[in-house]
This record gives sequence, C-alpha cells and structure tokens, in this order.
Amino acid sequence: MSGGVEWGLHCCVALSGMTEPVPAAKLAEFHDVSPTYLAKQLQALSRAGLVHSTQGQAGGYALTRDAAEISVLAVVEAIDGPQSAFRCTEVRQRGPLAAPPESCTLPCGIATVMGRADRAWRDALAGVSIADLAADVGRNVGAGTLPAVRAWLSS
Amino acid sequence: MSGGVEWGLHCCVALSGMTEPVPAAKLAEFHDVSPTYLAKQLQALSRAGLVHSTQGQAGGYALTRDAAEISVLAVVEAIDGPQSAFRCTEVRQRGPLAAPPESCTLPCGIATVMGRADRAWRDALAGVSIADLAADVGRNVGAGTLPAVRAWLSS
DNA sequence: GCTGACGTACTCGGATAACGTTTGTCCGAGTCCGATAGG
DNA sequence: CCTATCGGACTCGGACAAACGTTATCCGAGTACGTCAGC
Repeated sequence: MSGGVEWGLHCCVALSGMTEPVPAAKLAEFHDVSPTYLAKQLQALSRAGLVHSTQGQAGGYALTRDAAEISVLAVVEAIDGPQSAFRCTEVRQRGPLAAPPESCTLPCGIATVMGRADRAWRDALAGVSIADLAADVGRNVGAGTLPAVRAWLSS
Repeated sequence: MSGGVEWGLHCCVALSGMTEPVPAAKLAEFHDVSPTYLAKQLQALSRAGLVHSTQGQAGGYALTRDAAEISVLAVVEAIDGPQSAFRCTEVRQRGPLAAPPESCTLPCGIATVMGRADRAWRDALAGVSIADLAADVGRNVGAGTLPAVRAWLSS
C-alpha cells in the first residue's frame, strides 16, 4: 500500500474541526514531511471530492463535509486507488488443459476467496470515520492536543 | 500484493491429491508461466515448509501435509511475506508539535484501524484451505477436471 | 470619501526525474536413477 | 545371478539483471487580497 495514505489520513484528522482552509505547505511543515509530495496526496483527495481547495492568498484545503461523514476507506481509496490488492490473471484459461472461456463465467475459487478477504478489509475500514480517529487522539494523548494543533495551523 | 501469489496458490491446488513429486518445469508448462520465476515462488513455499522438495531424476515438489491442513493465508504469507500492507511511520512523533515518545506506548488510532482491517483480511484467508479450493474446482468446471490434471502432471 | 482597476504574492495543479521493489533470468551445487563391471 | 560402483542427467537453490510502480521534485496556471488612482 502506498505510504502516502498515512499522511492523507493524518491530514484529514488535522483538518477536522478546522473552519478556515489550511495550505499544503503548512500541513507538510506540521507533519515534517516533503511538501511537494504531500501536495500530490492532497490533490488526490481533492479529485475524489473529500477536500475542497481554494486558491489565492488565504487559500488552502478544507474538508468538504463533516469528519463523521468521511470514512477511512474513502481516504484510502482516494489515494491508493479503488482496485483490490489481488488481481486475477485467469491462469485457468492458459496452458495445455486450459478451460474454455465460456465455462469461466463466474470467478474461480481463488479470486472468490481473495475478493471476500478484500471485502472484509474494506468493511473494517468503512466502519471508522475521521471523527472517530480525532476522538481517539483526544482520548489517548490528551484532550488539549487537538485545540493546540488547531491553533498552530491557524497561525 | 505480489502477483506470484496466484501462481503459488494454483500450484498448491494442482499438487493436492498428487502422490509423486512434480517438477517445477512441469508446473510451469501446465500453467503457461515463466519456469524460472515460478521456481522462485516454489522455493519460497519450500522455505516456509509448505512443500517438500526432492532432488534427482524423479524429484520435484510435493505438499508436506494434507491440503485440508494448508490455509490460503499460509501460502500468501509464504510468498508475500508476513508483514502487513500498512506500515506506521509514527508521524505523530515528528514536526513542531511532536508527541514525546514516552506518550506513544500504544499504537495511534490510524495504526489500530489498519491493524484491525489487516486482521479481518487474514482471518478471511485463514478460513479457507487448499482442499476447499480444489473442491470448488470440481464443483464449478466439472468433477473430471482434477483427475485429468493429475494424469497430465504424472505423464 | 467611495469605487474601480491593477499589481503582486500566494495558492493549487499537472508534467517531469530518481529510487526501490517486484518481476524475470541465469548458472552452479546436489542428488537420484540406470548402466556396467566384477564376484 | 546378485551386488557394488560409476557415470550421467535431471532436480533444486541462490546469486544476478531489467521493468514497473512508488517516491520525490519542479515549474506553470489561476485566484484572492491589498494598493492606488480616479471620480
């Protein structure tokens, strides 16, 4: 999985509860990561419609909807792509004893199992929202953390 | 995920119910894939202890235990490695408002969610065995398929 | 004093290189089977 | 006829390149704000 997913997730958490847009450069400085590369991830989020970008002097990125309405899965799919990790190459249709294509209307057992596993993975990710993650931060490292982050990003 | 996983899975299914060892070259010809690269995957399976390799003229690969005792997860981890797709880089410990390491004893919310999803994925894969896959082949493309494959691999 | 246009500085967005992992290949070490020669 | 030895060919195993995808970077297009001139 692309490592930028983690950055995108952290950015969404930081953006949650933010009223004014935050520039990509500031988010990069806050997380201490490459500004240009983080910009790429944010562009992907923008293309997926999760964040809204405004240009100009006071521009930046902001969530398009409430953090409770954005699932972790949405962020992952926006950055990493919606395709499954497993890609069936239809091995059964190759070789000397290849099965004829007309008998391969439904996916083979291997693809079925992989598809089920992938679905379970996505379900687990879909059940958690950015708001849940933000609440977890307040619970684990202190309730005053998020307001402090918010103040830093505003300055 | 590594594409060789699919090959390894198909090989394990083909090997199930086989009494004598099958050379890697024959498995490659049967599946119509690169012989040298498939050999690499089989070596990984051998290292993981899923298959046993015998050298010499009538040598080849054979399952070390019954197909019902080999889970899909075991094959996947043997080829792709046991590490999770997501790797936490501890972003929270970086930047101007970095959390002190002593307050990061337990994983952050993002890592927790990802870990849960990964576990769900692995559970789905652990619940299916190679024998299940073989039975599925007989059910879907015809009961006579596996004996035919077995005969071809023996010749 | 108010309104309009202008310039500037800041923002995002897509096109462009460098690195690492996966994919693919090769040759050497080891081993079993068959043939052969001797008892 | 049986047995021990030798030769050969086939097997796996790990070390060695090429290709793709991810990582990282740059520069250009566009926009909002602040300023200034005109009314």
